Amino acid sequence: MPFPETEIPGRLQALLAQRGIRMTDQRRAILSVIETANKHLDASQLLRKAQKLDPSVDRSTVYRTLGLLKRQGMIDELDLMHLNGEGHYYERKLGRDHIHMACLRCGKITEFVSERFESLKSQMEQECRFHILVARLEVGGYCTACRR
Amino acid sequence: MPFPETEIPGRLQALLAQRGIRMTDQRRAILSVIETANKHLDASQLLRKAQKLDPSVDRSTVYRTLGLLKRQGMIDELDLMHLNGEGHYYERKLGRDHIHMACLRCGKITEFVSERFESLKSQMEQECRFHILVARLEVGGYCTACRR
DNA sequence: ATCGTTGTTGCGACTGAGTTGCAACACGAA
DNA sequence: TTCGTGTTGCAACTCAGTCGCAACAACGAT
Repeated sequence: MPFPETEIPGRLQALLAQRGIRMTDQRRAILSVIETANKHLDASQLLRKAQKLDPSVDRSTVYRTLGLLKRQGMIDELDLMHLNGEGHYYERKLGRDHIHMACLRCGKITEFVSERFESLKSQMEQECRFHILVARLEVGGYCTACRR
Repeated sequence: MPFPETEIPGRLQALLAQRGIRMTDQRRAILSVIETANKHLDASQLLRKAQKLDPSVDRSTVYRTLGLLKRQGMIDELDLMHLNGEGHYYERKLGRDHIHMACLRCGKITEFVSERFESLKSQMEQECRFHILVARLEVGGYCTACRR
């Protein structure tokens, strides 16, 4: 189960409107790519796909929009254990946090949801009196198929 | 729960020797900086400190040595929520994994060790039949002093 | 429908992290 | 001391991400 909740198309756009954030053709293209993506995309993949919807989209607009969505807490930024270079990957933030497990041999990414993760986060909030806004747990190792 | 697990100076060097890895003055300088660091260092801070011990140390040697130590599982690479740019931070891997909590307002980094984290990792290994080599949990939010 | 304010964009130049090819060098086993 | 092989400094490079700026466009007010 890659994504725990089904995305309603146009949801990001509605959320931004609701917060009084201006909408443009370029943003619409980028949001639509993020909402319909079936895998984790990096900034350059996002740019290429968005340009198919609106050729005027520029690289800097992609970065600026990603920054906006991060600040709004609407997307999560991932490293995926730097399996392919130093860049970041992005995904729509939906429902509860999930863990990313990256196979260091075949590169497969597995997502995992656990009650224990939620429990760990509560413990941190209580014992450290820390207010959590983002929690990113990434794991590297060998998947079932790749371990010897 | 907590483990002092104090570092023995020269331990990294001994471990590398034990694995038949060649030692050089530059590596000695870099290892010594890592072992005596009292906070998380990034590559350029590491370079500056290493050059005080051996002025011949070059930037690329720092990166190559960090790569070596990562492959040997002797250090962990951290993002610390990208509080200061896109670079990475490094720390000696000791005892059990710990969580890094970064305050998005004051930048303070808090480390946290939890049995629940260990339990979560076991669950992933069992339920996903995944062999974990590295687990990185980073959290961003507001610390006690900064939350309103 | 038009206007004006103000936020957004494309462009191009820039920064900063990390990598690489190569010739010189030095570790450490024999 | 010798020698093979791994390591280094250097310089040039790649790649992700940022920024200043002038032109532009969203959208509420008129």
